[in-house]
Amino acid sequence: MDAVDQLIVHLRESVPITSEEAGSIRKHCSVVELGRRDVLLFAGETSKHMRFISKGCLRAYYMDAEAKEHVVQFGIVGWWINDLYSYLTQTPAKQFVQALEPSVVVQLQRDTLNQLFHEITALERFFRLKFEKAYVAFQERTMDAMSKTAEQRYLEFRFKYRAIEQRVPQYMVASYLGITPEFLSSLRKNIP
Amino acid sequence: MDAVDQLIVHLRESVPITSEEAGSIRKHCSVVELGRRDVLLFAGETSKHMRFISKGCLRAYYMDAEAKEHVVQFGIVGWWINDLYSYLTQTPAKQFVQALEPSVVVQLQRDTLNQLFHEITALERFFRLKFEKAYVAFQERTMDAMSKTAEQRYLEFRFKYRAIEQRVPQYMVASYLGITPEFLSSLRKNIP
DNA sequence: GCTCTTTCTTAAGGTACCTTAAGATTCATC
DNA sequence: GATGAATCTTAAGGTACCTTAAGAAAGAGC
Repeated sequence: MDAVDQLIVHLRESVPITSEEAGSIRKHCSVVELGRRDVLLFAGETSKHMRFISKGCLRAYYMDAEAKEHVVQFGIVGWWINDLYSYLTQTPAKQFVQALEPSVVVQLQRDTLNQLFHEITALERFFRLKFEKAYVAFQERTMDAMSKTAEQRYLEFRFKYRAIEQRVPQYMVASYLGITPEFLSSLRKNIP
Repeated sequence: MDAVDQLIVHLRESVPITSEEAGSIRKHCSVVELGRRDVLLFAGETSKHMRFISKGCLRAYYMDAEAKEHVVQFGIVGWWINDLYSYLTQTPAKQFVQALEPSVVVQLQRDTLNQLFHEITALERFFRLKFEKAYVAFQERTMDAMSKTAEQRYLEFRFKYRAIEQRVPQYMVASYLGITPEFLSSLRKNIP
């Protein structure tokens, strides 16, 4: 099964797609292979694609005014990754999208995707559902960041994203959680 | 212009709606009037409606394990307000939705809305776009909560939501920003 | 398997923000 | 316009998390 097949299977987990429609989608996909630490989207560029991960592991991160990196999102096979703000508003990205290991990404160009929404209603439904879930997940994360301690957030991260915790450096996990690597290290010492 | 007309106008700002479609939407709307401090959705209930504010001011908030309130969202005329997690997953709400002043809300029932999506493609598009924007706004808020100081966040809140800051109690603004009212008070002292 | 780089840990001193508690002010309702 | 309730301020002491710096461990590339 190639990368695009994986995407079609992924879509079909949420919405029905006929094989004709699948063919039409397939035509508009491009596949990108990335090496460890390769950057797929640079801050300053405008994001022109939706990006589906078919192999590997990537992160989206931004640099703040003091040149510190903040991880916004990790992604592994079956996830989407992007600077959505840039993609949706067509303004320069604030985030970088970078492969953390050799990876394969399927890209759907924005204009063609918006056209496909008119042809394939199910596809538009897929993205509505996707954004609903993404919104809800982010809301939970924001609330957690405000009302829970770093230790609680770390434990929940470990529970929820065990697969990810095991393949990315700890200082990136710390960054995702909004704490320093030193503090994460000291938290870990006090946890079974 | 009545409350439902306002909703139709609001939809038409993003997507085209024929007058037939408008009639069909109108049929499925219900209008709720609320007094100051009335609660529209209680934590524990399952949210069955999308809710559009046509007058007044509301907030969504939850109570954490220590019975502290955390404001998730404010809303004024032209905004939507809900516990979206509950609405989307049909599980008991963690949030309360409460009027902060006498308010009018238009409600669209979930099942009928999902049926309308099949009849009126533009309506589904409207909600895809809405969730995209909501997602992006929440992402920004999460990032801000992690990389900015309370003072920066307060200044940005004041700039972005001046209309809201002026009509809700300061302790709710503090809660929204993730700080105590006492600390907000001391921040304000040091700001022009 | 060696070497250089990346990542992780430890520890001491510092700061942003919290907690508690009391008094001052504004607001809703009669 | 009086009165009680809601909201805001002030201040002192406390804590979660940060900064800096250095050494230890693990990993990548040859």
